[in-house]
Amino acid sequence: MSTRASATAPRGTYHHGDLKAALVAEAIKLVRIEGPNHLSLREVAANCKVSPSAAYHYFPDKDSLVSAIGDYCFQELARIQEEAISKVVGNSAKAAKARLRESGRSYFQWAKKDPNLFRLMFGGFCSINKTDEADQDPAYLVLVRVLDDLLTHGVITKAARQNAELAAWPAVHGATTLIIEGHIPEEAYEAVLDTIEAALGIK
Amino acid sequence: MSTRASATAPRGTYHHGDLKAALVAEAIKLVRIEGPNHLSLREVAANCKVSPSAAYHYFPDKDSLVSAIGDYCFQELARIQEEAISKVVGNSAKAAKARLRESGRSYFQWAKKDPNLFRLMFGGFCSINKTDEADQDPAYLVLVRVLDDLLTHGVITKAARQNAELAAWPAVHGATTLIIEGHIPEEAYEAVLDTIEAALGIK
DNA sequence: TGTACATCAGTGAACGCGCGTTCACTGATGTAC
DNA sequence: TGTACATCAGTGAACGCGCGTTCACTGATGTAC
Repeated sequence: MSTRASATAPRGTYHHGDLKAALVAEAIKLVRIEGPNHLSLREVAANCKVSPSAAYHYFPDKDSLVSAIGDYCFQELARIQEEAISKVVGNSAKAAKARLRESGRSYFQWAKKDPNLFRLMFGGFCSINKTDEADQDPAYLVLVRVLDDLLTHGVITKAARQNAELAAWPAVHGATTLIIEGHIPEEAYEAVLDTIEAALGIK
Repeated sequence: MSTRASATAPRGTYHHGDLKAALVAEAIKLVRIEGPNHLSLREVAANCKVSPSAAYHYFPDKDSLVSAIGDYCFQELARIQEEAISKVVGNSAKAAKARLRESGRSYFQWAKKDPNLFRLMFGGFCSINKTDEADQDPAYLVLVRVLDDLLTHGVITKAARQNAELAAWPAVHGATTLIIEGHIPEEAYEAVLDTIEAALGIK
């Protein structure tokens, strides 16, 4: 019996293996449940069966752990969207249009599934990496590709392609936020996607 | 000299006068500066030259103080929008169109001026009053009026009026959030307003 | 194959702090007579 | 006009808590010879 006998499920080994990843995973789990405020480094460490100070081998402070959560979430959102889009196969105009729709739906579904992670991402909790122009939000790059695809298939005009990101992302993001925070009903989401298509001149 | 000599600017009277309003005002000031997290009831009370427990004569707990801030902000946003819209006078189609634009601009300007209040309003900090269908977000009612006005002047069709709120609010809200959180540049805002007009079929 | 040693991951106790909330209280106010 | 008293706004001390962070440390690991 170790000195940490109070731990409900002792780790077994002295070294953890991949504590950094475990800390991030636990932190995500806690944010998901309790919200971006109420995240406690001590609680994260405790859930990893590790002393609070152990975290400081991997993160200089709590904020950088939060940023790590944010980074992970942005990647995960992009992954989810990729997955949703890739399910719509086909090289047709119709398929391209469906992929736009699915990219919007998957954005909302991600947020609906884990509103607290969504709040962390966009609620001013983590400062985004402005390191490089190329170092873009990966979910944004997914959108760019979907829109390029629409142009390629002649679903939208060159002129509409111009500011297409600005027709899609804000509307999708805003509708998602407003629904999640209870300002508009979930049923309204498809209608918002309609307005995006209208803005892009898709009939 | 009172027993609260440590207070930098003693209140003078034992009774405050309108402590409830003062608490809300101080709380807003603190949120504005330090963000919706980091709001402390004790600090609010201290800034009002009052003991922490005094606040409990007006608010059952901290959360209800936060909700009071939220209520105030929603009203204030509506007031700001009213003001901006009323500056565009005239009973013409052109004026009606300009009022739509101004309602969008003033929404963003409000958020830009006080991003932390905006975050409090829409970041899941205060639960909104779902007491009644009629008890709507006042800023939303401003939008409804502006859109009705567009229909009256024949700027948009009856069909476009149908889901016009869903074409405007999510886009405006999303663009505002994304700019404030650093995901898209401020310069893009006018282009977003363009896409709303496009969605509504305004040329 | 066995040993000495450098490396470094994790410990645990302590720091100082500010928090929300409670409680029995007291000072000021205003009203009834 | 003056006094007794009910009302209630604000006090201040205390509660128990969990937090982020620091520090000198020790246990485990793996590598060089």
